[in-house]
Amino acid sequence: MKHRNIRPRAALGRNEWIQAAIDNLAEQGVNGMRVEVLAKTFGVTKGSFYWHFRDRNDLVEAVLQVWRDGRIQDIEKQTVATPGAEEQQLLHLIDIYSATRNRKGISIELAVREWARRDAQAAAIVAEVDTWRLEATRKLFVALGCSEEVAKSRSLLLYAYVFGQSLMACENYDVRIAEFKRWIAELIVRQRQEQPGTAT
Amino acid sequence: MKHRNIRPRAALGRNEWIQAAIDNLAEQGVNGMRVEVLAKTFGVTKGSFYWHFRDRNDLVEAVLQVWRDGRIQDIEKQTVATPGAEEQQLLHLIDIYSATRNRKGISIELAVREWARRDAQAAAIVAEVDTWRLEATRKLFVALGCSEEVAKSRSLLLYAYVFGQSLMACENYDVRIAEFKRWIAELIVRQRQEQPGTAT
DNA sequence: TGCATGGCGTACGGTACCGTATGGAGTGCT
DNA sequence: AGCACTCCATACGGTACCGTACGCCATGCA
Repeated sequence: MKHRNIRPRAALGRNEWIQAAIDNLAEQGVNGMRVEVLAKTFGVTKGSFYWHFRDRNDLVEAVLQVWRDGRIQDIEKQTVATPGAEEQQLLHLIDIYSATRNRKGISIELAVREWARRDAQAAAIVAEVDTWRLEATRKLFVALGCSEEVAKSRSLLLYAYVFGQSLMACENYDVRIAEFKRWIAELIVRQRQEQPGTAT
Repeated sequence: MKHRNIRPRAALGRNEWIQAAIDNLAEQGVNGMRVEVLAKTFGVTKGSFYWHFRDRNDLVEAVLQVWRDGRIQDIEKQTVATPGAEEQQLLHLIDIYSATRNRKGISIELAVREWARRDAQAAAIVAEVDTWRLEATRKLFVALGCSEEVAKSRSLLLYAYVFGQSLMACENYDVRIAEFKRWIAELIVRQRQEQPGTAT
């Protein structure tokens, strides 16, 4: 188990460490991003880590940047306005964030948010991403004819719902759960004319 | 700092340790429930802890039981059916779980759920509590005239929304945020006649 | 062939935590 | 006074982790 490792010394740079950190973040939470733990997944020691990173916080910052950039790219891809298809886009968006699919993405999302509750760095990044997301769906709702207020409200509801849904263990609630979720998605997306302030 | 402590040896039993553990859980997450950390908050050493608890898991189990029992009691208090006032009860329920009030309760809620994603013990308790919650609101929706399916769907939406909302940093999204949240609450609670399956 | 540098291992000191063993001070009971 | 019991302190060994110091070896380049 000395030198001449199984791994052919293949390209171990910052990016590989960052990706492994994100994976461990998803699986084990914030304290899965431990230096020696990550090193073990590569079969190296932390001597390598401290070659590529100044310290642990250096990695942590890189992870947040990479996550943010990836999120923003995804948001743009998923919400480009296709006139006439906005409703389908919104429904598709809800489906993407659905707990039953995209498990890893959801895991990362929750882990980052959990992290953000006690770390200002992470909180700032999450706020940034949330702003992009809400803004993107707001535009779609407006394209569907919603007022600004309704569009913002529905955007909030949409994201709060998808994130909250992934927090709940509702698989055993009812066998028709998939049907219910479709109905909920319709409720969130479908257009109505009420405006904030008219209801008391 | 030896004996003759400032604390007059006042009643330090299991309950005090459990309560402190819940407080730390809310503030610092799962790994705030450390034996030596908790001991420091009481100004004692862990010698005391291991007098009252077999080991750390003994505390952990107690915390989960206490949390579950408290939740179930709250659910029953908050959802006793008052014929004619179901809508107000549901709106009030959403308000209770709103992020702007009840910060500590929300913190505990999120910390336990975060914990449950990687711990089977916690997951079982959360599932139990979720079942109680969903069942309680389902009854209220049914009392409002909803079908079983709609009642279950709206219950899911309600809780997913309130939990998800507390995950998001949307205070700076719009100054009218409180107004938006009221509108969302109305949308979730107000009755309509669609049923799952009728929308495609 | 020499040697500079990249990439990593080894070893160390330090912190934070779990759990155990043991002792000691106080209190009540007899 | 003697004893048992409660509650806590002290001290220890063990693990996991951070960060640093330093050394080894392979490769590329002169």
